[in-house]
Amino acid sequence: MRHIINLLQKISPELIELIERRYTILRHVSHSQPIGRRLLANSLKIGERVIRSELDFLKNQGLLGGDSSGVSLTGEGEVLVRELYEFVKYFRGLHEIECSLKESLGLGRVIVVPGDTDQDELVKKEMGRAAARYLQEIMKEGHIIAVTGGTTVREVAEAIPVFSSERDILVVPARGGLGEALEIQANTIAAKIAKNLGAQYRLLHVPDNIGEEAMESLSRDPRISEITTTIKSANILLHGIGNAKEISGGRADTLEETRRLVAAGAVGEAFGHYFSRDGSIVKTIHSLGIRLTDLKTIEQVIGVAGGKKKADAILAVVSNRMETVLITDEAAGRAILELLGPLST
Amino acid sequence: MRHIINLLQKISPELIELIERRYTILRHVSHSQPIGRRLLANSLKIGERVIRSELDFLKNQGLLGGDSSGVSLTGEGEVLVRELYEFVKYFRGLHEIECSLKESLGLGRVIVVPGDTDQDELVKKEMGRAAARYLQEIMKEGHIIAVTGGTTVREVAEAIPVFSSERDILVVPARGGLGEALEIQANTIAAKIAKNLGAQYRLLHVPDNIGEEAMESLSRDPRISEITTTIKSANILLHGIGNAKEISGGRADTLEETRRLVAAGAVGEAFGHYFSRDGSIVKTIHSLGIRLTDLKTIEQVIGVAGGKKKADAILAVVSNRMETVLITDEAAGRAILELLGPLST
DNA sequence: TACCGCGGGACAATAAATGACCATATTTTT
DNA sequence: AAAAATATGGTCATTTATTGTCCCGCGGTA
Repeated sequence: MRHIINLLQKISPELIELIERRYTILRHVSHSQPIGRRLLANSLKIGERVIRSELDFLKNQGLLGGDSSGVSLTGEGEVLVRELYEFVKYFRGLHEIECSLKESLGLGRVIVVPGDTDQDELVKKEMGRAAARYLQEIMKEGHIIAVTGGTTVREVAEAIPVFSSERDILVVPARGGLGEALEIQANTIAAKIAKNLGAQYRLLHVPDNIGEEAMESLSRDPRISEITTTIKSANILLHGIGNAKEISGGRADTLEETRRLVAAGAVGEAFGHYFSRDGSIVKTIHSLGIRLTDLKTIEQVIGVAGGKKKADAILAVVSNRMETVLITDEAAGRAILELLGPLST
Repeated sequence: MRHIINLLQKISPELIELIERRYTILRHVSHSQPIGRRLLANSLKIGERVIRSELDFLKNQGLLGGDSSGVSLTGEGEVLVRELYEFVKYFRGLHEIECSLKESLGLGRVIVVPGDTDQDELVKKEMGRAAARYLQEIMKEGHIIAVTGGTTVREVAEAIPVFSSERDILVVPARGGLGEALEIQANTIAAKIAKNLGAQYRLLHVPDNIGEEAMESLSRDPRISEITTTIKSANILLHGIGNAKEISGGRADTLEETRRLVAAGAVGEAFGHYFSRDGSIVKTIHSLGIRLTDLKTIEQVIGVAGGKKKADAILAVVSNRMETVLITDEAAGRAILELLGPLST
């Protein structure tokens, strides 16, 4: 594979630009279909006329079908996008990034999608797809899946194709936490995932950052203790990774709290734990659900996060090496390697 | 492989044209180096200016190097041409042709080079290369290689790279025959091959089409009988295939003879035997050396011939299924399949 | 209804590819 | 040693392809 690509690159470098351009278009269409050429041109920052010619071409090739509301992928186009993805991975050197990251972070697997989440929101969707695909790959009947909140994990939830019949799978939130907006709460996302998956779900209605005594009394509640036990016995943990600087929840008190944490060296956050750059824990938010020590018993820990800004956060969280899988984007991947560079060279 | 090509063809069909064009240029250069752009443009029938841009490009890519006497392949270019060859095979469907031919003719292997020997003399050189490469692949120490005459086999001889040290290999002419021009006589070619190979050679100075009694007496000569015995114990036979209509040797009597043979149904000739379309023998030229019945004991019989005109001749000769390998060109390959078509469908 | 985004047509401006020379150096042939 | 053939590089008008822009009418949706 690598070999063939090098060959092509040598004999006709202009080709790879062309393929990449067309791939970008196809991919964008696949995310926003149906869509028109103007909107496409704007978000891709390519001349409208260029898009137009390409669209005509892709239609001729039978990859795109157009109706009055815009162009969409045909079945053939859908297949092609998926297949082309592997190809583009090589062009962009994503494959190399994946390997380097896997190697230097000691992970079981790393998936890197092209682009930068900070610059193009579609990249987040792409990560979501990759994570969803991976999740479905490893998922088995009887599994319990614990998920956290966050916009990235939400994309994962939305990327899971609807499964019509039922499955013996249980989706639960990884931790309590009701502070955030409803749409990105762990509970909401767990329900969403369960719904698409055709699985069951249980929710945990517990606020985070509660006091020691409150936690104690809550955990004595039989219904709550039952669900927390279930959570702790999860087979798969799917979690996002937050940048410590940007976690505030909007409230003034947590903003102040965040500042203190950052001053204490926190750079990354995941499932209620703040990590410093070297991977050690700066603070654990008081709540119920999964704690760092529980990770050992979980078969698959999947971390999903992207964007250059989150590079150090990802590095901090993943340095604990409890993750088996990291799904990120090109920008973050490169940034992490750069952070790692001076050490590993 | 097939899969990747389809992918590329779908996403950017213009690519294959481009690659093919560049490949053609590289290949031509590799045959005629050093060569200038004008000559190149003429023989390739491409605009001079176009050649020029492509040449500039290929130089930039480090595939071509130019001095004042013209452009030549660099080491990298040479490697690339070879690798690209496999690629182009797929583009042109040569791979399919090879498989179909192999299947319908029941051969051990078929190698098809792109182009038409009748239209572009370089194609013959290309066949020569392919045959030379194959020959070197299967050749072992201690082998005896028997070769026939003809322009095509001469190209094979010339395509064999010079081997500096010596090898325990013996090259002999497959049959007697001094009628033809010196350069394409079996003896000359055997010597040439041996020289390039770093092998020994023995010659057989016997005219063809001799009378029964003359043959008898010649074969009683100890020196001649020794070499004929050697020839009959050859491990590899490399032979050309002639079109019955075009074999005349220039002399009036053989011309007349040829006419008679064609009238009798002969379409193809190989190592002194005339074959009719269904593969049966019309006539065997009286001479010493390999006869059809000897082929059974020869491990590898390699037939080399190309050009649309020879399609029926090749089919006739190869129909005996004594060949293990056929090396031909695209035009002949397609023509043969067409001849075969009505039968095999 | 008014609006937004859709495809498609049209066209000028711009960029790229091509064809057709010439000048001159070098190699090869005579 | 001269002559012929071939080589590269430069130039430039011409043709062809690409691109930017604007306009039009259509069909959903707010």
